[in-house]
Amino acid sequence: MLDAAKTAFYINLFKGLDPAALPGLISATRQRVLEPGEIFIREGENSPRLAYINEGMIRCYHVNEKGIETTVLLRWEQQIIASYDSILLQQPSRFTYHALEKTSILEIDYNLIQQLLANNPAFEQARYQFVLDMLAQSLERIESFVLQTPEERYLQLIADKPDLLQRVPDKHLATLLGITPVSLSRIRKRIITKHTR
Amino acid sequence: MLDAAKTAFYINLFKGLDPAALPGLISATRQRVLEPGEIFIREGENSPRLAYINEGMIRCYHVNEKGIETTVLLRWEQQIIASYDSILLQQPSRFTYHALEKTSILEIDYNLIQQLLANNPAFEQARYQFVLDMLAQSLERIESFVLQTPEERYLQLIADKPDLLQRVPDKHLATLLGITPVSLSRIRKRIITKHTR
DNA sequence: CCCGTTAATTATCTTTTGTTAACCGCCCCG
DNA sequence: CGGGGCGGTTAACAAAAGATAATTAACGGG
Repeated sequence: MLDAAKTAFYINLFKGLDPAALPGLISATRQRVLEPGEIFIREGENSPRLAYINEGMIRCYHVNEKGIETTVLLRWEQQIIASYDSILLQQPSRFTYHALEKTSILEIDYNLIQQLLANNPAFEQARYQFVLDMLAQSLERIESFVLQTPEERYLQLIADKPDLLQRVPDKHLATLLGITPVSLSRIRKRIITKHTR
Repeated sequence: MLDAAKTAFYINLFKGLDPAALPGLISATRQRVLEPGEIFIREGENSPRLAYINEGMIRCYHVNEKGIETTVLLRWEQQIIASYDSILLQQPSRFTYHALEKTSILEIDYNLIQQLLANNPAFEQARYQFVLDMLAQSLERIESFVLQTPEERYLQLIADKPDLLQRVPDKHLATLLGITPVSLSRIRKRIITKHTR
């Protein structure tokens, strides 16, 4: 049952994957459930772990010298989460990643997956495509900061993923958008009065 | 002389490249010089061209319905430039890319390079690494929008690439930072008075 | 050498956001 | 059932940014 989920995951992720690689991957993949608030990667850790989110949501946030928390990234079901400090920059994470809800993940060591799938064409392809997708998403977010107002960014965010409103406190959405919770509250008010007028 | 430059470029870019692939690549690569203001990719084009900038600078900008120009990206010597709409999203470019200075580039069709280098392990590796770098850069820029004030972003930008001040009009830097030229002018003034006080 | 163009600064006013703190509602836990 | 804590809203004020326009500075071409 559990291994079936992992098998489906890998088959799906790497179409054309050499079946011989499967057992190694599966035994290296841990299924875990994070309780709300439980930490996936802590600031300062150098943890090249990669996780596929089956269900739930993980928030990546930064704490500055004054103790102010800023949400940098939100990831949810069917997405992959990892510390980009560790994996891209080989440095300790400047952020903490924790579950906002009860979150079920498939977890694997990034270096291990690289080893196991070295020279596997299906993997090369999938890995490349995956990073391309991440890049496209990132560029889109950069665009939103350059081209849109905070209000527009907010409307776009809830249009793209409406259940964020139910699942994530507004204060996290605010800092994700680059504004303060107070400001987001005012924006919400402005939107309502615009709509009902 | 010209082919030597191209050879050096490819050898450098794809360490371990199969030499047999070189002639095809070289003949597919065009060396071009863009005059200041000359357009590399025009809004609406679906042009999967990729260029390596030998010398000079290319600006990617967006024009909204009111005719307001916003700089989305600046790329300079030793960097690669392409329309991400065309290459990542297979759609016509929403942006125009043009040279700010006399700019010398090596230009090649993205699909062609993919064909020529299919199944070339050195290429897979280089391509992956390249996209990873782009992703790291993008994430860093997102961070700057979420974690920094416009003033901090400006100081960071000129610290990272000081000659932008001489090479790029402030108004382009302003919109790149997500603010208006007037606002950047005020920020510059604030910085000076802080410093001389 | 002056004119025209463009960029940058400055001024004025409006709007938005940040900051801080008060307040309210809600939920949980003792 | 009564605090406490937390999230969201609101208020009040300060700071910053946007919009618009006028002014100044820089520069190249006739």
